[in-house]
Amino acid sequence: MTVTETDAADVAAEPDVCASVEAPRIRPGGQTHYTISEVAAACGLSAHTLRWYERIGLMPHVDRSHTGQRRFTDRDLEWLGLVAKLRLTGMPVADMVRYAELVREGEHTFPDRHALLVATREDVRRRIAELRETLAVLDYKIDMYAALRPPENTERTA
Amino acid sequence: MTVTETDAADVAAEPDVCASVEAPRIRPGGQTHYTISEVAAACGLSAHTLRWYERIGLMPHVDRSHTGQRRFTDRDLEWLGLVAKLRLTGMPVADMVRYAELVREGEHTFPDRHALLVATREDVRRRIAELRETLAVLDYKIDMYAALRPPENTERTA
DNA sequence: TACGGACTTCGAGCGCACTCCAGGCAAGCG
DNA sequence: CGCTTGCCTGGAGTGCGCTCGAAGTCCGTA
Repeated sequence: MTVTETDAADVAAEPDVCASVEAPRIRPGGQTHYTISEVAAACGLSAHTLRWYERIGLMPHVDRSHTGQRRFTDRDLEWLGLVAKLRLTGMPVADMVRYAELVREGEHTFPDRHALLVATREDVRRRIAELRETLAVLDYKIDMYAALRPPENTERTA
Repeated sequence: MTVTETDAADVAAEPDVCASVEAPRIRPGGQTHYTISEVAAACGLSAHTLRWYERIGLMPHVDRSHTGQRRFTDRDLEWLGLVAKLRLTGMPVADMVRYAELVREGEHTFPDRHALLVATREDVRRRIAELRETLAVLDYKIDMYAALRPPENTERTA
């Protein structure tokens, strides 16, 4: 139980899982801090959005150079990878901020985080099921239109 | 080729496919027109939203009672079923309006409609793939949190 | 005939997730 | 030294998809 809050954050950021998801380590040469524009290019978000994410508490605290410029770490990139994934599931930004708060609060929020992730997973599963239904409808309609217009297909296949 | 524009719209609305998707025929007694609040209750949209859909051209023209009140048909319900499905794939309303316009323009837009549906299907497939990736990440993280907190699981399973 | 409730139109307002702008600072270069 | 480039901040603006309100009409029941 010598785990500090920082360690807890480490665990939550999960270097390994995110490493397999979003490529960190933009600079292979041991350099592990990046400017905002490098990060923007790497993760597909605008610099504006990255600053905004920090302002609303979605970034777990980015450190600065001696002149006040943001210096993102590999861990930040990993976190952004997770955020990007969750975003495109339709998860509201407010919910992700909530998760980020739990991470900042430390190790005692593990159960809450676990519960939040489980709920999110259920959401994702539901969405996948919905999309599959929609896919079935689209397939049906596409077949119908194809069947209605065979003249275009009259170029014989051999 | 005696198909009129109305017939083309029929084809586009596809009674059969939508019948299998969204239950039409709220009133089984041969009555096939519904007030706005009946439709709202049936499809989960608000009456406001239904009027707004009509205003922006997303509804294929709803007919009215002698006093000017909307009278939705089973075909309208079927169309709304499709719209609902497409909406929750993230398809922008503007794109669905485009599709509705193609339907109104008649039979000669069959190829365009076909193409639009095919493109949409690709979109849906991509989204499903994304969601599956996200699911994998969530599974991984959930397992991690579960492994980190075995004390809670110590209630032996037998 | 009076009343409550559901409907009509048009237009304004809202919440979300960015997106952009103005004004300013710091570093690098010819 | 001046110029350019990249970053900083705070706050205003944008686009989308609804959502609501006001003011009026119509319908059914007592």
